[in-house]
Amino acid sequence: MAKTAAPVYDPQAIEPKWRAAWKRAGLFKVSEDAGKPKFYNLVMFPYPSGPLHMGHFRNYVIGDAFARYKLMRGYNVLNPFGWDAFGLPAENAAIKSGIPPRVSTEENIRISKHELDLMGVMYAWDREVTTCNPDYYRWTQWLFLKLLERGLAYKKLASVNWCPKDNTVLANEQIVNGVCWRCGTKPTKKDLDQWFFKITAYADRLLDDLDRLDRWPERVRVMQANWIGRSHGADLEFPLAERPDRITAFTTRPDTVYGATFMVLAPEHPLVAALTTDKQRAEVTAYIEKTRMETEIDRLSTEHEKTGVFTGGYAINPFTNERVPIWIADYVLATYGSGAIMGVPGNDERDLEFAKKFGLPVREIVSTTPQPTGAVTATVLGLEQGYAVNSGPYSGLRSREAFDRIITDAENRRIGRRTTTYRLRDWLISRQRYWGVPIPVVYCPEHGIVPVPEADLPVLLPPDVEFRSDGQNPLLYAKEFVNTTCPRCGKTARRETDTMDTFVDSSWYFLRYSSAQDDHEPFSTEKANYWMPVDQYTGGIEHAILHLLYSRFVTKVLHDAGMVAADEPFTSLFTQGMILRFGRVMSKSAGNGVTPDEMVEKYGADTGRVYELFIGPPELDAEWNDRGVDGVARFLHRVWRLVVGEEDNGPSTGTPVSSAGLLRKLHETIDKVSRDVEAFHFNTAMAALMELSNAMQDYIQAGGRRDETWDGVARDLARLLAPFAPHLAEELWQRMGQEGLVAMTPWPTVDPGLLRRETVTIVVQVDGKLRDRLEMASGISEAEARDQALKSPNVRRALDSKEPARAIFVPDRLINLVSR
RNA sequence: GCGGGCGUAGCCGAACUGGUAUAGGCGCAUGCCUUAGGAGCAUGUGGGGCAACCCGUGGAGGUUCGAGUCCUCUCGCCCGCACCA
Repeated sequence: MAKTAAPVYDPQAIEPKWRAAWKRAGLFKVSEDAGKPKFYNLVMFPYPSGPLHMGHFRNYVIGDAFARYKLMRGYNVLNPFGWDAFGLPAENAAIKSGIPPRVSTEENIRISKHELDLMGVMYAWDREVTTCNPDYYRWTQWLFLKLLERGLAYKKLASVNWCPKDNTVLANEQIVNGVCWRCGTKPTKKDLDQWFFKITAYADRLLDDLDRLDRWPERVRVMQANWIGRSHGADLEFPLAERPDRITAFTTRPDTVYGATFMVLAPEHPLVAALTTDKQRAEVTAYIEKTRMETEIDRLSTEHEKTGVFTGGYAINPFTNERVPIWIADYVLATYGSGAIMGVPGNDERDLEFAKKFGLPVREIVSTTPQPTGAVTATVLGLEQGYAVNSGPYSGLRSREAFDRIITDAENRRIGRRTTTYRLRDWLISRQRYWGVPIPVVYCPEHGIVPVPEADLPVLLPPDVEFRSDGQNPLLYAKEFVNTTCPRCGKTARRETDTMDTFVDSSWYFLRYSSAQDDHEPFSTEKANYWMPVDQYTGGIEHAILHLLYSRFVTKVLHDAGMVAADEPFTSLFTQGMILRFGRVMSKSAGNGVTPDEMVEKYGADTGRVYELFIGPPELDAEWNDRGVDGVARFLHRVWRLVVGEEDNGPSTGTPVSSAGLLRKLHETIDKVSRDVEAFHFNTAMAALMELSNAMQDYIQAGGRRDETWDGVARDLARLLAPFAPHLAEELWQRMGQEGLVAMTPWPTVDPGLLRRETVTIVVQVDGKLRDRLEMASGISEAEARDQALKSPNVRRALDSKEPARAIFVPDRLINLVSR
């Protein structure tokens, strides 16, 4: 049989053409349009670190596919991109190579942009945002001034985490597993005068509003809730036995105060020096010295055995009036609560361990019954579990009741109050580095800290600075930069040389996209209110706390300032898993990356895209498999041959498919793919498309012709493929003689009438066990189904001539005959 | 330790509210076509059994006509937090 010389699928030949066509058509060029539902689709913008690999692309492919899908569904889709372009790697590279950060950053952006384009990932590039450009960071400085104005930015001397490798301080959130999130170095402590954002002022709202984020992954919400770590309890005051001072101890269990047989202060507590007796002084001083040398990790390790020293001082337990010894120990943190605790070994594991080690008295003050059991167990009883015992007038009360009454009594006696504490600390934003946003303040000998007036922004980062190999901030030596005048009095003043944490840059970029080219304001409230909140945000789980918490905070601040109506930035969050290869995360340093250039050269961009969607559930890590890529390439080649290929595909051996059956398969596929994409189940959506193409192949091979039905199915297949394999879809669309871009045609709709079947397979069970499958008319009644089922030899054998006592009937699915 | 999640073919993984377990892909086997093929196409592919059937979703119980799905216990793995009073 003569075969038509049909063209072969040649991705490299067709792909560039369609990218140019999308650009000409302005695929994602949008403006505010009240006539259409808006959809703000966002992927986390990257730090431009150079060439991308297919591991990075999982995020972009998902985002691009989703944006294209929403576009076809008729939404006004905002789909922007940008660069989180300030940061240490560029500066460290400058120290090594002498290439200025701006130069290497711009080069990296150029490369990354080319690769995104190569993969057919399209954005509203007219809204591109680059955080290291003055037209962006000017507004980051504006944001700083806004926080300053609202009393949410302040400077204080603090013992901060210092990364000796990166030569800068770290926020609490930026210490991951006890080491620097960036370089893995153990941080040390330093006392420095630093800028903070008062995120703790928003702790309650950041915690409570998590409940509204019902389209966020549960684990991210849990992580944020734990991070904020709100505890309800009381501050109780313990007067010192020998001095007029008092020690405030925060406790979540004021109901156990009758068991407070000692007190423990953090070694850094201000009263330690005063209450240490001469006899104990040497020992106490030595202990303080020792803890000072310890790193945070050593100190916080659970394995760490309890240590501590008696100060020689005593306090009075205000409820028992007993003298209780005051110790210092490193398990009490100066930075949490009041830096002092009441030691209740009777209902606290840590205190019990401490008491055992140092022979301090242990008293039973919580029991499972209203009466003491006479024994102290290591089990801690929760507030809702026990009764207060051996607790004076409170004995016999439920713990919760005792909790409330003791607080009330403490308040009346003015020795305590109900309090809430948080694990969350204020956000330390100062960085002693060059490649970041200069903090826009000036130090005047007369006026102290003076903010740079808004009109004078941006405070420009000087381009020509000397990068020193000792890692010192080059701004310290940039005389032109440092030496300035006071905006208030005009006298000689010194400019702040710290720059901002790059997480400040990324805490508001999603607002800037709404007004990326605006040079009068950071963003237009009107435009931001049209687009915000982000409807779908997609990115890596590594930002579960840092970036997402900061962004929520900044959004709430700007909401309070009346600048944006949204008070949560991201309605729906999706965190995709990482791509592994040879068992390790794909990365430049591991040398296991597959580059987009390799992919495009060998298979074409569409194969790479579909493979990344098909590789597995997008929220889970997935192992890259070169054979799997081959399988996807086969699928796309098959689609090509079906639509563009020769009439005759071989002998009629396939499973027969009727044209009604083919149409039904099409509509089942439309239904499945639509629902899967909405739910981010891209892997099963790809599987459904493969099934459709398999059915189409069966149809042709069983003698089906390329008739009108076929053409309709092929057209819809092109539309269904358009978000995922966009180049191939366009080429097929054009070759089928269709006008315009398939990317801009409507998504196919399901015709429920075509989903209906004439007959259905009814599963016949006897006593719950599968005995037969019978084709029956759809919508068959229970009685008829039962009659037919009873005719089945398999069923009769299983029933063993018994009459079924009853039947369970699930229409169009199953009949279960129960013989008992 | 606390919190979140997960255990399904040789491998990656499907299975909406309990209702045909294993869709789709990889791999493998056989065949077709090829000078050739890490190409293409077709068929098959959980285990046992000649068969009727039996067994099978980490393990053990339970609820139910019916459990991968719900409940209890248990084992293993991953992630987060980790002396936060």
